[in-house]
Amino acid sequence: MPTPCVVGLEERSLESVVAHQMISQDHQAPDRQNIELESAKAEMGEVKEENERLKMMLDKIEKDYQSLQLCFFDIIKQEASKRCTKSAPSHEQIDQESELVSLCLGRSTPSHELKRDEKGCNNPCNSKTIKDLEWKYNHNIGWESTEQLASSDPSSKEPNKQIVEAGDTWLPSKTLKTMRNGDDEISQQTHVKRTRVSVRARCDTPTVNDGCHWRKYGQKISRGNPCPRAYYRCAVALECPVRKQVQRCAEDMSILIATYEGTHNHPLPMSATAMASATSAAASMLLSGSSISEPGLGSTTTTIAAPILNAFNLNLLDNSGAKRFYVPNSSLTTPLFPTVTLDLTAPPSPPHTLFNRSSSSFVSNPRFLSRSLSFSSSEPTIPTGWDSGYHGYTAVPYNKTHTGFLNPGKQSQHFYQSYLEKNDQASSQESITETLTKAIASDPTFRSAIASTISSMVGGGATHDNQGGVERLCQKPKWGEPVQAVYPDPSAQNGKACQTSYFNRFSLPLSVSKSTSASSPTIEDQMNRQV
DNA sequence: CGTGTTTGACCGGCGC
DNA sequence: GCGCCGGTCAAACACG
Repeated sequence: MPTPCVVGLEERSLESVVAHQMISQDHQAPDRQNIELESAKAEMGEVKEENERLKMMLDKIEKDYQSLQLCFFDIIKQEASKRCTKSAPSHEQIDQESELVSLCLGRSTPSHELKRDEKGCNNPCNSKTIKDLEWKYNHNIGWESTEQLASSDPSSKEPNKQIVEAGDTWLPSKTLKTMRNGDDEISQQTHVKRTRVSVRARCDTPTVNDGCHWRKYGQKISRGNPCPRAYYRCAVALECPVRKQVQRCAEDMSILIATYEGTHNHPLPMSATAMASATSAAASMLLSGSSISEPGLGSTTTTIAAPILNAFNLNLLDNSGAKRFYVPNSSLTTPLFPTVTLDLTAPPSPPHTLFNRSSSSFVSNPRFLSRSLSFSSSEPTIPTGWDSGYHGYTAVPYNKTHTGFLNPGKQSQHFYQSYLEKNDQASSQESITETLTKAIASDPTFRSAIASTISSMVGGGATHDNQGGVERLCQKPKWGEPVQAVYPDPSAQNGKACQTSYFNRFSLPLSVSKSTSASSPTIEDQMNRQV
């Protein structure tokens, strides 16, 4: 990994030294100049040392990332081994497990493929499966809600039909109808298993900029909500099946509810991967709920350690904390679709709450689990220094001695410092690490969520800078071209779109367009208030 | 002129 | 069977 910032630092320092010398030459005696030269040389030496340190840190970070990745694959292998040892699992078991495995670190891995992998070989721990997983992990840039995974019987004699119905392609209902003949069971399962991920964000703008490119295809005024619901489909790829519904919350007009459904069948813009990962993880948690729900506590509880969520700034709603009103009559909570809600509007949970429970109060229908994750927007637990890639790691020590160059801004510095302070005050790093370790070891869903998050951070951080991002924001993707750029949601009227604070949390290579930052003061205000 | 949005019509599911 | 409702389609329209 190149270290442009380090090189830049050196150049900048040299420039300043030379400039300083030129000024000095005009007014000062040769002795003085020699002294200046000496000090300049000394300074250069320091800078070089600093550069070396920075390079070493970068190397270390790289190695850490690689070892994390290796650990992740080890865990996957272990999971596969466990499955091997189970004798003659039922279809249900296979379905549930595939839901867990398919956490979909990203881009569409058609369910049937995974299931074929799993069933096709009696020995799922064979190298092909692992390699597939690794390949998918390495190439993933998207999300896959797991709705498809359990939908079809892999033993079906009509694989093509399966692909159509359980896979990525969203077919018009008419088409589906014609294809359903004689196979109602499968389609019904598909329908029932379709998972929706709903994201609530406080936002003044007409839509949420999640980094993806959407085309509006309809609008309806739904019952129980005076605000119209807008229907979008993914416009990044022609046949992408993903749909999005956007509607304001009836009870609080400042809250925008975006509901995602389906699976992207194409690479996603970098800026969309975080939301993809989050929704994927959320959907996975939802669907893997059978393994973690607690009986006797109402219909659903979630047992995911809050510190883990906090580490990624995913806070489960505490019962006493966040507001919960979930558009009761809305189809966003339709009984047919299990829905998981990511709440970006809620206040943060208490830092010491290890196991927050999401109450079942918002569960619209007991037939399905619904979970609410609060991507709390008011308390950063990850320094925004990550925004600019790796140098977030070095921002603090560097900024103490040098100002401005690598410093991404006072705001970030404040974030980082407050982050450190909070860590000091709230809980020891050790306990967090412990909890992290336990949760990672015990919850495969979380492993995947973490891995996907890391992949989106690392994958994005190195390739974007703020300026370049802004420039790319103005470019329009062309059909058929691979989408790599960050661009705002063009479907937003007047280019206004709400870049949710969630993205800042995840330190995406986030480039907020001018229109965004100018037109959506809400998020900016929130950020400022956090400082 | 190409692209995206708007909006009324249409369709299917569901409850009564 | 009927009506309601959510979701989708597609022609018309707007905009750059």
